[in-house]
Parts: sequence; C-alpha cells; structure tokens
Amino acid sequence: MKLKATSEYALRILAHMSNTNEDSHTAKGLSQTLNIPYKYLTRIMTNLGKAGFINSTRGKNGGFIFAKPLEEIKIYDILEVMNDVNEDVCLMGEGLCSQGEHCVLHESWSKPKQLIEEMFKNSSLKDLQKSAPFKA
Amino acid sequence: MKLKATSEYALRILAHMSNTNEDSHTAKGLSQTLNIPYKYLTRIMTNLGKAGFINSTRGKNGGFIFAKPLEEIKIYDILEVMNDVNEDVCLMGEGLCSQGEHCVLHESWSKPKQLIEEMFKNSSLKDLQKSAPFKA
DNA sequence: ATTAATTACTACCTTTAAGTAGTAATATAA
DNA sequence: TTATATTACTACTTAAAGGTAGTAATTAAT
Ligand code: SF4
Ligand code: SF4
Repeated sequence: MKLKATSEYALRILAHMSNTNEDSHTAKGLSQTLNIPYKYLTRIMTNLGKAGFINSTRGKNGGFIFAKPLEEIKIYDILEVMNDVNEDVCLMGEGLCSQGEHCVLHESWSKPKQLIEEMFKNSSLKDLQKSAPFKA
Repeated sequence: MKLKATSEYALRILAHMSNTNEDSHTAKGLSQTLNIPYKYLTRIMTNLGKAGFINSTRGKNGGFIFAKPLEEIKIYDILEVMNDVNEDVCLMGEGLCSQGEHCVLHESWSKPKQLIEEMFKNSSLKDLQKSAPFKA
C-alpha cells in the first residue's frame, strides 16, 4: 500500500512549499532540500503548473509559487494529476464480482480504502501546512 | 490503492481453487475460467508451487492442488510471495519524517493501511472459500 | 547588449512489471 | 512404445514508471 514515487514527490514538494514562508522556490533548491532528482522534479513542477496548482516564472530570480489558496488544493487533486487514484477496485481485479453477493473480505478491503480516499478528498495543503515534520 | 496485477491474479486463482471441489485444476482451465493469460498464469503457478501453497503434477491428468490446509495460507503470505507488501510507508516517501512529530495526515493514512494489513494477516483462503462471488 | 539564472521542451535511457514464444520434462493412456 | 496432455524452464518482447541529457525560451541584473 503505497503511492507511486511521482505522487510522493509531488506531495513532498507541495507540503514543503506550504511549510516555508519563502515566497518563491527554485527547482534547484527543492531538488536539494527534498532529495528529488533535479530533472525529474522539473517535469513534475511543469505538471503541477499545468494543473493550476502553482505558477512559475523563468529567468533570474524565477521559481515557483502557489497559484491559489492552499485550502483549494486537495490531496486528492494532486494524486489525480499524478494519475494515481484507483477507486472501487476489487482486491482480486476489476469487474470480477457478480452484483449482490460479496466475499467475506470485501468490507475489510473497501472500507479502509474508502477512509483513505475520503481523507484525500477532504484534506488540503492547508492541513499539511506547518505540520509536515520533514527531516530535511 | 490497488494490488499489482500479479497479486490479483494469484488471489483469483487460489480463491477460485478453494471455491470448487474439483481436486485438480489445470493451467488451461484456470486461464480460461479466470481470464488470465495462459503463459503468465503458468509462471504464477510455478511460483505458488515454490512457495509451498500448491503441488503440481505434470503429464496427462496433471494439474494443481493445494499443498496444505486452506487456513494455513494467509492472504498476506500470498502477497508476500508476489512481492507486494509495503508496510510503514509514509505517504510522502520513506524515512522522511523526523521521529516524534507527526503530520496531521499521518493517522488517517496509516490507520486504515494497518487495518488492511491486519486483515491480510488474519484471513486465509479458508475465509474466502465458498464466499468469492466470481462471475466466471 | 551580454551574461547568468532560471523554467520548458523534446528526446532518450533504465528498470520493473506484464505478457509471449518455444521447448524440455514428465506422466498417462492407448 | 508412441501419442497426448500436461507442468517447468529459458529467453524474449512490450508497456509503463522512473530517471537523464541537451537545448531552447525567458527573465533580470550588470
Ligand atoms: S466481494 Fe470480494 S471478490 Fe467481490 S468485489 Fe468485493 S473483494 Fe472483490
Ligand atoms: S507524519 Fe506525515 S510526513 Fe511523517 S511519516 Fe507520517 S505521513 Fe509521513
């Protein structure tokens, strides 16, 4: 049970950005601070920009800043952009189950999954702000 | 939140085997019934055999049968063999968090994860027997 | 203008999971 | 003993995720 690397990176980046009061962050700085490969990070940043979470300015003194209030960026939205959401998946595959009957594991699998999904939908970067205790 | 295809296949196969009272199942039959690519399935079966879950006999009338009582085959064991367990992973990566403090999402992420893991550890194929309502 | 610092884009490389192909080994039955 | 039905093994191919390299575009400072 694990998000993909790209999602973890995105969350780390955005959580860290929301954590600090610097108004602008450079790819270089984020890469070093958060230990994420520079080139890979820049691609993620571009995607986060296209998704409307952050704005970027190029050139000297350039960097990234949030494009909207932190409470409007839900964790779920981030995972969606990273192509990392899988709702309603049977633990044995997809579309396997005949409707009506459920195997004994169904609830124990789908309930906790739903809890996590709800959490992702209900929490925003605002919630993470000042609360992500990174080492770096 | 999703197991890898190989794990899903393995669960489907074993759940189905435990579901039917045929004493032996062939790769061909399982492949057709469960809609799993034949060649891929045979490799999975070999692994399940090496893991000690099933026995195989080759040649005419050959096939696969369980190697031990269903209650001794835990879901978790199957996922372990399929290399699909990830305990104690932070939602932002690994080894990131400074000890002692936790971010606001930690519990909402790790608690449900733990529930699922416990379920995997506590339930066996015996539990799935006669309870997996497959279409096929 | 020139230079330096930055993001954006395009294309490639590597690794891992998923899937396929061919053949060898084994067991049964005719 | 030959044919047939099966699993086991080895090697390849494909697809997707993760990661790298080089260069173009943009901005600001000098
Ligand atoms: S009931 Fe069991 S087999 Fe059916 S969808 Fe739920 S987990 Fe899958
Ligand atoms: S507290 Fe938050 S950042 Fe730290 S390990 Fe838990 S989920 Fe990750």
